[in-house]
Order: sequence, then structure tokens, then C-alpha cells
Amino acid sequence: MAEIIRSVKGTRDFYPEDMAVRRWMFDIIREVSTRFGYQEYDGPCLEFIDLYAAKSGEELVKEQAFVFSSPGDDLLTLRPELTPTLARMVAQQQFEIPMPLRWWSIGPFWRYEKPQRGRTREFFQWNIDLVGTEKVSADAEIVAVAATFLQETGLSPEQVRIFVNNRRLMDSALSRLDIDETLKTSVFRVVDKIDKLSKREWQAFALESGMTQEQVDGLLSLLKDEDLWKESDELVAFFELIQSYGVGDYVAFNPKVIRGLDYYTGTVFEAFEIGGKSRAILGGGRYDNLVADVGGNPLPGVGFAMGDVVMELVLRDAGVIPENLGNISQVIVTVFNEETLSESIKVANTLRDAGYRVVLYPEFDKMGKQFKYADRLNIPVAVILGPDELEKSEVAVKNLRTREQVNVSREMLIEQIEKFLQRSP
RNA sequence: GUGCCUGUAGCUCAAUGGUGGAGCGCCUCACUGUGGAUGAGGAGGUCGUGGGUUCGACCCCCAUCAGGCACCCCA
Repeated sequence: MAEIIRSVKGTRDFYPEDMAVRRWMFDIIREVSTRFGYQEYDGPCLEFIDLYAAKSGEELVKEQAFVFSSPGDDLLTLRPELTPTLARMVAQQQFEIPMPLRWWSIGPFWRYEKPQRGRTREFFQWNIDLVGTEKVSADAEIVAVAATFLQETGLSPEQVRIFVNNRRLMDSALSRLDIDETLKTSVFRVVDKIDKLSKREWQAFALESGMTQEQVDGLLSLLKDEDLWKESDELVAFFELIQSYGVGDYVAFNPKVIRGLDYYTGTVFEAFEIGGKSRAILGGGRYDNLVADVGGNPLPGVGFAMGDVVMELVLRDAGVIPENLGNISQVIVTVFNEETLSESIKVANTLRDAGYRVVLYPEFDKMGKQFKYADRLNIPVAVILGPDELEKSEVAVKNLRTREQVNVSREMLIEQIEKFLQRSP
């Protein structure tokens, strides 16, 4: 066999069974997003690199973006994230769009990373944002959307949890420890590392980043304080509202959640798998200057992003992905020989008009082979149209699960198929 | 960028340095109007690639390519 040209590293092939899982997941995303009144949007996959240079972390553009020059010598990049595109789209029509806007999107993104479990170079990301209000009720709504999604997939609060924190709360708490403004960014990084390093390593890392031993101890007790949120009016209001959404079980306070990006200003949150690998599933928060960097007036907003790769792993491990996804055909119409082919086509079309998913066997193979083919495609019902049936203007309908077979008139065909399908959907 | 592991049939994987196998899948037949089972037969391989050691290499060594995993980084 000739050598097959391999696929590009970090990309995935979606065979029908894979595509069915993706479709299932995306349908839940769409359903939940629109149920909360969000509108679908999208931007181009290609952008000028300048769009990201302004805002995204330097790292993201310089090291992780697919950048290339077009034949016209433009420096282009395959979008590594959607937020800058959203910012531009909003800025371009800032006074046309009714605020607050609720937009969601799902599409492909690219990052030049080293592929490993849960990480590919080409992936899909769900983005959802509520822009134009700084009310804490907006924060609660966005987190409720995330929680509702998790719930709809079948994941339980014992399997996943959304951990919430607040940047302003942490800011003032850090100030109480006499941590200087200039140090805060690196302290946030220290916080971010606490569960990734051993106790000793973490202490060393904390001291290295410029904190005193006293401050490190203070920070440590701060991060253990499960009641810290009560000091924040915003968080108190937030948790009250999230209860009203009925998804309180999925949401919890966690002072360790801080998130790397600089542009978050208030509420920040991350969903994690509980136990197991405790992988991060989605993350987001409040930002107060969405469009400022692309030249518009500052707009407050809140949103999150979720990658499909880790999400699918979590769903798979949790065992919540339904069996038999995808559009399995319901009926196969067999073809006896060349003379009966046109009758088979007519019957197949009748069934299609009635809304069934129908496969017509493409050749004149012997019945055994046609049934075997139906088996492999997991089709539950077969229609047989041979010379005997044609002569009596009947059709034979066979339930391939139970082997039951009956001859019925053409008029009774749909009724009979419906009977078999109800018994084995 | 660093480290570890793996490349053998379409797929999943075996094979003490001495003539490359199994399971699944595929094709044919038993079965010329009825499938999942069973049995019989069959097709299918440059052992990732290139060097080296050896009387002899799938096996040992080196290089290289590809894939996976864990770091680093990050959502």
C-alpha cells in the first residue's frame, strides 16, 4: 500500500463516531447558550497579528500563535483566541449594538503547543460573553450558564465544580499583608502555583518572588480561609444570586483561583474536575476594558472560554456520553436484482418522505450480505422487495433485532416499520 | 526548550541473537430469498528509515524520522 500522507501534528480526525460525540456536546452548548438569550456570532479564523499584539499575553502571540505571511506580504495569524476579535467587532459598532450584549460562539482555534493528552494544536473553543454591564448579577448569570452546561451534560456537582474568587478581594487582602502593588502580579503567580508545587518548593518559589517569610505565612493562611468571601460584598451578592439560579451545588468559593491573565478585574472563576486529575475545564471572569485596547471606549463585561479537548476527556471519564449517538439509519431497503431496483428506490423514497433515515443497498448482492451490511451499520429494520412480494404487491419487513418478519401491503408499510422501531429505536 | 516511553499485518499487540505470530477485521465457501453464531479455507509484512556490531539482527549499539506521555508554559 502506498504511504498515506500523515495528518498535521496536533490536529484530529473526526470519524463519524467522534463527530457524533462532538455534535452532541456542541448541541448542548448551543441549547444552553440560546436558552439564556445569547446570540451566536463568529469572526474570521485569520487575523492580522497586530490584533493580538496589543492585548493578549506576549507569550501567546510570540510563542504559540501560527503566524505566517500571506502572498500579499501581510503578517497573518490563525486566531489563538476569540476575545480580541470580539473586542474589535464590538468597537466597530459600539453605538449600534443594544447593550448589554449577550453573544456566544464556538469555532476552531490554533496554538502551536506540544501536543499531549488534553492538548492539541487545533481545538474548538466555546466563548460566551455578557458585555456592557458591571453588575454582579451579570457575573452570576455567566457562571450559571457554565454550571447549567455542566449539569446538562450529565456531570454531577461531585464530579465537577466551578471555583470562584474575586480579584478585588484578593487585592485588598494582599494589601493587608503589606504586599506592594508592584509585587502583586508575581504574588498572583505564586498563588496560582500552590497546588502544582510541593510545600517546600512552593515556599521557596514564594520567597524567590520577593515576599518575606511573614508575608508567605500570611498568604498561606489567607488561602486556607474558606470564609474570606464574606468580606467581599460582591461575592456575598454573587453567591446569593447563584443559589437563585438553582445551580449553587456546582459553585464554590476558592481563594486559590486567580487566573494568569492581567485583564481580569473582579470575579474570576475556573471549573475543575473533582478528584481524578482535577483538570481545568473552563475559565473566565470579569474584565472592565474590553474594547479599550482596540481603540473604543472601555466597556465592562464578563465571560468565559471552554476548550473541547479537556471537556471531552472529562465527559468520557465520567461516563456521561450517551451510547449510539449519531444519525444511525433506521431502515435498509434491500435490492433483489436489477428488475426490482426501481421498486426498491420508490419504497425508499416513500419512507424518506415520511421522515425516516433510509439506506438503499447499492448492489444486487445476496440477501445474507445485505443483512450483514445492515448489522454492521446497526440498522434495526430491513425492507425486502423480491419477485414474490412484488407479485402480491406486498413488502416484507424484518426486525433485525428480533428476527421477526412479516409481509404487509404497501399501505401498511409505514405502520409496520413504526411498530418495529418503537420496540428497538 | 527538557526528560521518559513506543514504532512489527487494515486495527490491537506477541515473538531468549538462529526460517516473523496471535486476536479482531477483511475475502471465499458450507448457505443460489435471510444477517450477528459456528466451522473450513484465503489474501494481507521492505519488522519506521539509514548506518554499525555479529557467522547470523525484529531483538544489541548509534543516528534520524514519526507518535505518545510527563515537565516548562498556558487556558
